[in-house]
Amino acid sequence: MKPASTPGPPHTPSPLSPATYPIRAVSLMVGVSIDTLRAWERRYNAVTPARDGRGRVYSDADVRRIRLLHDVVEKGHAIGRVAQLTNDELERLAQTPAATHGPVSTEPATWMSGVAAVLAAVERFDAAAVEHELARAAAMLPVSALLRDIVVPVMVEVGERWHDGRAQIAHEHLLSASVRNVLGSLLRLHQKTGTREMLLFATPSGESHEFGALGAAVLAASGGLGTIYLGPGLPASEILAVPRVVQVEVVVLGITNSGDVERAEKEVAHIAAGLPKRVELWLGGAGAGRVAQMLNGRALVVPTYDALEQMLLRIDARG
Amino acid sequence: MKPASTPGPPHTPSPLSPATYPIRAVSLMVGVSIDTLRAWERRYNAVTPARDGRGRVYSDADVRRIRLLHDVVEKGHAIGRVAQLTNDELERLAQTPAATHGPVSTEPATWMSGVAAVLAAVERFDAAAVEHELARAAAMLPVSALLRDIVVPVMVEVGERWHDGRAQIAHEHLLSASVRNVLGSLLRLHQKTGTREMLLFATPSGESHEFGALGAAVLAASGGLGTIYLGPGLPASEILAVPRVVQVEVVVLGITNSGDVERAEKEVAHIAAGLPKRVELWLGGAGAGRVAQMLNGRALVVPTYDALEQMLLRIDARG
DNA sequence: GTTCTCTTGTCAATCTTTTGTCCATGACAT
DNA sequence: ATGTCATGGACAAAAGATTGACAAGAGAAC
Repeated sequence: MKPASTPGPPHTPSPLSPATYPIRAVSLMVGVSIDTLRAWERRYNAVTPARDGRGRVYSDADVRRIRLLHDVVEKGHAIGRVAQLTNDELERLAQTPAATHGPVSTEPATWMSGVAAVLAAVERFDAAAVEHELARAAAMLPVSALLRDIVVPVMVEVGERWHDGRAQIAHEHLLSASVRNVLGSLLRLHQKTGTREMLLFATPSGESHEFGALGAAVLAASGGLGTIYLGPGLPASEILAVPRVVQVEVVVLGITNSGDVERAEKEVAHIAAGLPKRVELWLGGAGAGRVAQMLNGRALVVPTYDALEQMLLRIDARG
Repeated sequence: MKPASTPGPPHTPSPLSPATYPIRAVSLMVGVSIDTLRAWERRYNAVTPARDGRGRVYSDADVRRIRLLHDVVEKGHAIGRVAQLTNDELERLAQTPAATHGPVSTEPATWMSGVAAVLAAVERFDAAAVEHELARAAAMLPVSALLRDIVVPVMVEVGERWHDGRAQIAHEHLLSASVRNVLGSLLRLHQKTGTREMLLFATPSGESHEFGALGAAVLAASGGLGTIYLGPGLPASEILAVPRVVQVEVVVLGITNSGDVERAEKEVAHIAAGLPKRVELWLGGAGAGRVAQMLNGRALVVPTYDALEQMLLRIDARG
């Protein structure tokens, strides 16, 4: 027989045989182009792989070092400066948090594929694919998970990419349009007619991001609550007009830190003042805390979609 | 059935079924051209298949080794460098993770929790939770990972528990129903209309387990291929009727070792005989090897979902 | 800020070796 | 006859190495 699958008798099963890789394999593994690998070696002697007649032969240690170099370079260090450092020093640099990798990066591996699919579609401006991927996720996930695990991460990521210059405004617009479409149809899908507990969702004038409120409306609707979604940029007077006609339990406003912040603050204050006492006022979004503090306890802050879900349960139980 | 991750032969290979394949079948199964197979043998002695009067005769072990070589070459290794390595060494090279930009995305911890969650839900007969967990996993993972890492392990585990007396038939039925629901909606979700390459999926009469074929159909559909899923227990005549009406590239059948085995064998033989030559016949599942041997090379064996993915890529590229 | 310089990833030209594919021919079986 | 397979030769594409050059970016100097 051959060395196929037979338990080779006394032959070295190579528990310690150092695996080797040609340059192409290293490039694929680490994500550094072949040209760059050669340039790093030629110009800086960053790595010195062995040679065997056929070409470069990288050891596991070499690959490890290249991975380190790659990480460090990605964090902004110049290759010319770090090429001669020892592995330990590189390790240290690699572990140092360079940018704001704070909130999302702890557990992104879980839903990576769903998010990654949307991101890839956005990147190549494939609107149909973006909506398709979102719809796919929407069909499989409960609304809260859709918002928390897909929509929010994707929008945060695209926002960051735009901030870094890795994405254009067009990317963000494409994504926004798709998200609005999907959430809009979800809202229509869940919309109930004759319910008692009505919640009103909107974003005040001066505020440019409607997704927080829209997502919240979808979440409420999917929970069987009656929802009125008024969209973005509504003047305070308009918002105040609604509870005079319909029985409204809660007014939910989305507040970020972008747009015309002062205008938005004034609008919210106006709403808070004019709203009947028995109507609750909830604020969500990045700017909610700031504004709520201003209002002296008149408003509740909704920090996350999970929290919103809890609060909605309370309203639902009340009915 | 857990051949997905266990290359070792602790199962059923030795006593009865050292299946053999002509070079053409190997080429189609693995995705390496006939010329290349011969070149690998001639120039590097990468594999040494047996010979009979007609030509090369590849064993299952040979096919496994060729698969390994193919994987490794695709990862950037030169065939001339790896042709002489032992299977164990090839295995190691093949398993080195590819380019991982962020944190590793398919960490066991990720989907282990998914498996555990489904199992827990099954155990307490919580059908809604079972489907919910499966749907969650389906939204988070690519289809291949869903099948390989969630669906198959869960079904295997429940099957074993039933075998041990730790679970009842009801548990298995509950799980089966849920899996069928989820896979069914996934299939509908991915279903395409006007594609050229059509694949037909079914399980023959006498065969009781439809999940292999259903999962395969979902995998194909998720890859953008046109699929026709006919469900379980279809008589040969019915299956043969379809290619007369629609342009079908491949007929994929799921074959286990349970149910009315002899009946199933006869049905498959009937199908193999009546199928036009240009339509490929693929067999998957625990009984695929046994039946394929009977058919003398007319059918290709699909040992794992990963292999299926490779073979589907070939069909996709052909279009 | 603006401009200048250096850095650095990528590409091009060229050569050698490796490797996939094609071809011509012959054997064998249906 | 027709189709499949084996064999060995031949060829072209791919891949590796080396050297040189260029353009966009980063840093430094003004």
